[in-house]
Amino acid sequence: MAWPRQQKQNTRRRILESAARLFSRHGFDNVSIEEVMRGAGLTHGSFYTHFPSKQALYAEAVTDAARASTLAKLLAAGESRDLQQLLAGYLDMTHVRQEQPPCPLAFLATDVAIREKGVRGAYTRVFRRLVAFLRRGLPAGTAADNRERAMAVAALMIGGVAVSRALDDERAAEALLAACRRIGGELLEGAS
Amino acid sequence: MAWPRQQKQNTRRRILESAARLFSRHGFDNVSIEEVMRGAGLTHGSFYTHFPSKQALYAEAVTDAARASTLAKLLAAGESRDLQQLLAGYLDMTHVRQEQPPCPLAFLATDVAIREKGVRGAYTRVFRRLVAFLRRGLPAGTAADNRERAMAVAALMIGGVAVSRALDDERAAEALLAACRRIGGELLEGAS
DNA sequence: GTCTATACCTCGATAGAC
DNA sequence: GTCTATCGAGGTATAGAC
Repeated sequence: MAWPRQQKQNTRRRILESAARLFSRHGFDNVSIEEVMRGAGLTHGSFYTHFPSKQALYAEAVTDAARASTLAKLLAAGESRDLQQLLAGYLDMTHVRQEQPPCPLAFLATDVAIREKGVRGAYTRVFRRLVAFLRRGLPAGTAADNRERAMAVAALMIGGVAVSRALDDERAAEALLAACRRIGGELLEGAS
Repeated sequence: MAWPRQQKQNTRRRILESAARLFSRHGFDNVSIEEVMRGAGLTHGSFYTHFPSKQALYAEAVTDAARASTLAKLLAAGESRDLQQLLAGYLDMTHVRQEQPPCPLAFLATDVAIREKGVRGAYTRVFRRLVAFLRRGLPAGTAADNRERAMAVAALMIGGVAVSRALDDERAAEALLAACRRIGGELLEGAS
């Protein structure tokens, strides 16, 4: 079997992992291709044999970051059961501090908004997946109501983490997360 | 009375307005000092007589953008009355499309998160003002509950606009805003 | 205070050896 | 495929004339 192919795919994966981590932490513009490649154990020269441009890498990295995030693992494992636990894990300081693999929806929201279509398309697909997952876990209700509820909880989760990260006061950041956990929890229980 | 002083203050204000608009639209890194100064009707050379660095300008521009936003005008005028109207004006496509002066909390959330302390401090102060305003307009309840409710609604507003801006599907963006308006409205009415 | 001009640097992207 | 080397563009910040 031809393993060079395997090798290249492997390298590609390492580049994507490095990019997802660095972009989430520092933003797209503050990470150079050289830094991404160094994170993957390579030099910058060979980047363009894997991706046509830095923006193209970004689009794939958003998707990849979503796949690597803790949220995604819960999404894959859990049967939409115990959304409360999902909420608690997401709206947590270990997430804000990037001590667990970060969710690109929260870490790159305003960064993605100013990019070209490809990047925003990737972001949109990830967002839809989250909403669909939340929706499946909601107690019975009208389709329209559950759809709105799922979207609002998604916005609350993303907004909570994104804002928490921007605050320069740790106490306030924790208080915000706690508030979103509680109110979000209520919304998931369906007290309409 | 010495009016050169006045003149300089006026120029300073124009620079801040230009910066707030451009940073909100394109992000801090994608706006050059030359562009900011051109927006204020000047050339880039005189920038450093007004601000010590680009980052220092950013910190003040965040505060200034908050002051200029439509939200701020409602905050100043309204006596925390009719939060529903505030919500509807904020979670609106004219805001997302920047057809009204944008709120930096939503437009710059992840952009601010990666900057130095001064910028994040300015962001934090603006956020606290929004939360305090929401809190005053809430129906009677325990202090702790109203505090959490106000913070969650703030996160929902900011998250709703920020994510809506990142989506590449206009229909989905509008649906998200509508969902946040409805659920946010419920939270403000205090159905605990 | 504002202008033009420029020093100095970083970065995205490409070329060519191995 | 990966490396080193480099081109060219664009940016922050400073210098000096007016």
